[in-house]
Amino acid sequence: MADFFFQPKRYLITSALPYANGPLHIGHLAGAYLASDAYTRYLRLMGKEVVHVCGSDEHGAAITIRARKEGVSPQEIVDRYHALIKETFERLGVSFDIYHRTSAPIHHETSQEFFRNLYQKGEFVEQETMQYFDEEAGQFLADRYIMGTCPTCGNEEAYGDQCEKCGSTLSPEELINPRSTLTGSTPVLKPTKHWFLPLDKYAEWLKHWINTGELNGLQLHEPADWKNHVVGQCNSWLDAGLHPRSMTRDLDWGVDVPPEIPGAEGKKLYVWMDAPIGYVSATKAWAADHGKDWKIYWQDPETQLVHFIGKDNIVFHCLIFPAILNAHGDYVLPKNVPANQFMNLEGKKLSTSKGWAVWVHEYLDDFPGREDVLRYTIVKNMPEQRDSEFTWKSFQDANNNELVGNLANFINRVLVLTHKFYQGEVPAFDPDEGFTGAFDPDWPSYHDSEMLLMFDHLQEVSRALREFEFREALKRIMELSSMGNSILQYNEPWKTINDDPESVKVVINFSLQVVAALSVVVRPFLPFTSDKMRTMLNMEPIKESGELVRMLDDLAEGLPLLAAGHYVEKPEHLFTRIDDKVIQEQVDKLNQPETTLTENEFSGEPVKENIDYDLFSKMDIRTGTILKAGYVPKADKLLELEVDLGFEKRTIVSGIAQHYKPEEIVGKAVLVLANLSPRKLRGIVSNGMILTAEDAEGNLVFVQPATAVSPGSTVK
RNA sequence: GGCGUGGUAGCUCAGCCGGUUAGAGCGCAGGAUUCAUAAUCCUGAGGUCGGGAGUUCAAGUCUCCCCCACGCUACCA
Repeated sequence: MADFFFQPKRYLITSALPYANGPLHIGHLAGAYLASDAYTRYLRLMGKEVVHVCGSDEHGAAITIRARKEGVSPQEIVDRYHALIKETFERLGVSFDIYHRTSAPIHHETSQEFFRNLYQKGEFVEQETMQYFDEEAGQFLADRYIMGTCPTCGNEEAYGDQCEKCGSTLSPEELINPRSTLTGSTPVLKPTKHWFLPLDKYAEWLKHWINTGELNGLQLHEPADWKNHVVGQCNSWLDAGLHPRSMTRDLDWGVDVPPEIPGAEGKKLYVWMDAPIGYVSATKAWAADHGKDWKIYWQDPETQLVHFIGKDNIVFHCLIFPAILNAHGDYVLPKNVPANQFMNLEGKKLSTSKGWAVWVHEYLDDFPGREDVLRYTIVKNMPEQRDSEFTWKSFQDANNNELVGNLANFINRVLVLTHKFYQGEVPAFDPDEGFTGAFDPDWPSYHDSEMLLMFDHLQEVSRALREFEFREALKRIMELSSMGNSILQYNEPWKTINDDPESVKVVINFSLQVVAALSVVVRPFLPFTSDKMRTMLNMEPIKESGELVRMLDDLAEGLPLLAAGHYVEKPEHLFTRIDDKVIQEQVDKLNQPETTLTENEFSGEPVKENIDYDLFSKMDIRTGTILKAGYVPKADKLLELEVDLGFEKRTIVSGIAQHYKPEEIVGKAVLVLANLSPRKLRGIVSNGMILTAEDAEGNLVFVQPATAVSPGSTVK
């Protein structure tokens, strides 16, 4: 491990690009950004050369669909959220060297260069298919942008991928009288080409590289250093067999396929091709601003590349992006991808669409000056190996018991005593004077031996940070503070100051050394606190340029961190208690999600186009009673039902298995779309459809008649 | 359903290649203390290590089966 760490000449750290269609919530911080920030700050404190890049991911279908819904341009959407996200990171003290965006011209150029390179090398597999083209709009139409008459049921509003009425899965060419939803014109079939990355061809070296760290005979990383769930997830994909994946889409928002390539017209890069390349373009933009050569960060084997991501991105960062980088040929591969798992909130999954989240920008508004409290709580509960949980109660406890009671209190005690006894000057002491140390209170200790023990402890903090064990590092930092409290307690300088003033000098001097060490080592996690501590200690602010490695060197040589006679300021409270009322307000706020949303956030599903009564009258909806219910084998979401419609009994397969148990729905009244064309689901012919409504939590519930009606009654 | 990861004290988690009476923090109980933001320090209670079977002189740690959570994936008209 150590070998791999100390060899590289420089580090390139990337954090997952946030998707610019919503604000940041605490899950994002827990998944990637506080880990990457802590790691980057740590590397800087160790005097390493490091660049940390991030930026907004501004392409992809979700953004166009949202823009369409709100009636604004995609650019407006991404501008809004890019600005909000960037500002939120700054306010929280996440220290990217650059926060870029994928709509920037340099990103489009960079992505195109990648595509062009792979194209010219013949890496892509080209596949031509016939697709509908809107001549008025001048573009190929995604399946969803085509409507027409369903060949199965005659529904005139069927989409190119499926008919919402009868449920048939369609391809656009099957539609009768197809029309473009963009212009209403009749589209024509034209040949279109897409370029596939043949992942199947790369599977062998990817598997070898992931599991051994070797590529082309070179040892690139140590697989044992990768997290289990990361390697496991990769092998899961590899064992299932990789398939060629299209790197292009027929869309109107995104990076153009390089125009000189035949058939490029109207084609955009697949968002998962362009997004990781965003790391490269961000690095270029940073290098241009700082007079550096971006290439050494991506193309020199002595650069160590680390991707910080959440577990949902593992396959892209460990398989697809490395495949792209390797196919290009000039690029280094990631040394590690320390993906975190997910953080839940008060027992439930975070969800942007359900509004179940703590929005970071709102936190910063509600808790001014408490940036580090959120940082602390999230790192303390970081989902490093498994999913974890954020609760407001644990947030309050961490603040009141650990930050106030342990850390802030220790520092305050030491500085207060220094002023009380020595007018704020670090006391000189007799090195032969003993006192009670924290590590073994039964034996007298000495200043130099306690300093060495502290040195060992700090090295453990350093090791933990180096190995991405952020919770462990934070815990050990707090232990240091706790040991400081113990020493004060054991020696009781406020008592002994009169009859044994010499021992008090040692105790206070050592305690001040601990505070000085804390001001450095706390930095990766609590940067704002670090600044405040340095001010109180009357020390140079931390610039994150080798302070930690120098401090460790000094300690190894037996040098003090604060010289005798150095004046320290009078203390101020680093953290203050948070009362129940404030916490209760946040809990209440969670339970009224509408107040936490920005105005355009959730318009819900928009009302569909008007239809005639005629069309409605074609639907035959009947009341029914469920007679039998059972699970469908090999399907998690399906229940097979037998429903009494009065005139007959039907078999209906319904996707409600995660909302209802078979035994609890027998005998229930339901509404059934009775003339929906039969369709096979998992080998069972489903003859109709059960009508359900979705509640605020996303659960499906039956729609029923208000009072009992005999089965088979029509619904109008 | 397939694959992956995890399931250890009330809560959050450590426990590496199997080896003495299974650990920490928080919470709880009792005690000490007052320099400090009713903060601190000490002591204690509390666990059949998801369940079952097996390998072994010895298993939380290895093997098999099952259960649960989460992720990816299939199925959701």
